[in-house]
Amino acid sequence: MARVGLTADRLVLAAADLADEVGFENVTLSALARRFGVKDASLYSHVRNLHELRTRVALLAGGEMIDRIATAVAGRAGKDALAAFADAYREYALERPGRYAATQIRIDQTLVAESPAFRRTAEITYGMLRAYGLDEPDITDAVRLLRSTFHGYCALESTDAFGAPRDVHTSWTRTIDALHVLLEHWPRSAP
Amino acid sequence: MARVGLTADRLVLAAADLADEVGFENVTLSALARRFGVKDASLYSHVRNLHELRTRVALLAGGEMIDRIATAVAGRAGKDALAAFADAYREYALERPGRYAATQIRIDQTLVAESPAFRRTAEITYGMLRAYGLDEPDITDAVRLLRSTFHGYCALESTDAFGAPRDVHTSWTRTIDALHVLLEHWPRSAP
DNA sequence: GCCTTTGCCTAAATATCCTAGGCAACCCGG
DNA sequence: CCGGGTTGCCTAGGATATTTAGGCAAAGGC
Repeated sequence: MARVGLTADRLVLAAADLADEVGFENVTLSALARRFGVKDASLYSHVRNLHELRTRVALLAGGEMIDRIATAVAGRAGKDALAAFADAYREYALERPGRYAATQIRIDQTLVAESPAFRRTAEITYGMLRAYGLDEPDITDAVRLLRSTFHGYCALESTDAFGAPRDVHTSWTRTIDALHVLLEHWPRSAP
Repeated sequence: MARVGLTADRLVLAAADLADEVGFENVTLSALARRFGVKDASLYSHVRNLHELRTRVALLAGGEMIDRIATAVAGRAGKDALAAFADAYREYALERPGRYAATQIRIDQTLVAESPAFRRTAEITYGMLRAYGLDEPDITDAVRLLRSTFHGYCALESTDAFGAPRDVHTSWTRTIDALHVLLEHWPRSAP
């Protein structure tokens, strides 16, 4: 019985690739085992269950995504930074649909808090908005708006939810322009 | 063998209720059959398969949602209309999480195009933005931004993705304020 | 009251998740 | 180099879910 050399990390990576190919919700332990040429049960030595596998894919994707975003934003500020952030975000979502879908699942908040990727995301986003002159609590509200818009746009675009003939990339560029204007005119909360 | 009186519509309604209780992804034909006290196979006379059931739940939810929004927006304009739209949207999403999750699945575009609910949604949204003085192609871009933000916010909120201690409802109100400002300062595309 | 329709059934094939227990390949100390 | 522990992958098997095929009986129209 030759050993294939499974490890948890290889499984998670393969699961992420599989997700990009067939959709995150179609990632099954059976399909993953098939891909490695082993039996389903063999995977349970490396991963507790399907839920843990999905969670780990989500954390992997979150890390990859913030790496790309950090690289894109590095050395920029203002609208440049905003556009770089947004484009890196959207490109990852469109390029790796299965991984991106993974980032949308509900994850145990303690796991999220422990994840360096999520802390880094927060730092980068807050830093970007501080450059727009925002402070608490406005900054948190603005972060939530940006996240919502980016996430919503990519989720809708990747499920073909935009019906109108207008080019989707153009709308995205205009959306970033609009968000930039918005951040400059942000209505401050009453002191 | 007493008949329970199943129909496709009753199944879809029950599936939607089930989704709100246990989550959309946990809606199974078995669970639905159990709820009616019949065997799984009996459902196949009314619904082709699980996929069709899910699609019909999505269309049901889309219709219910736009009804609420239409009622809320009726007779309002400007920021009033925007806030009414947004609040109706979010309240539906939070009140009926399973149904709302259903609206996020990928649906055959021909089905969507045929659905009166989606046409009505488009009419209401475009009407609301025309009141802000927007025209094509800006209006389509703005519609996409609004949809994205509403959808993204509710999707993130309903999966507990907002970690910061800041109150989620307050952020929502501020987000609407910000979007109102944005629509008033919308950067027109070059003619 | 018959007869068509159809609602719900049983039976069975396939797929997935997961547990329990076993053997053999690997890795290391002697 | 070899004996022993670790562990990678196995078989076997239970539980649940999707789906098809074919059958009986209840409802409803004539």
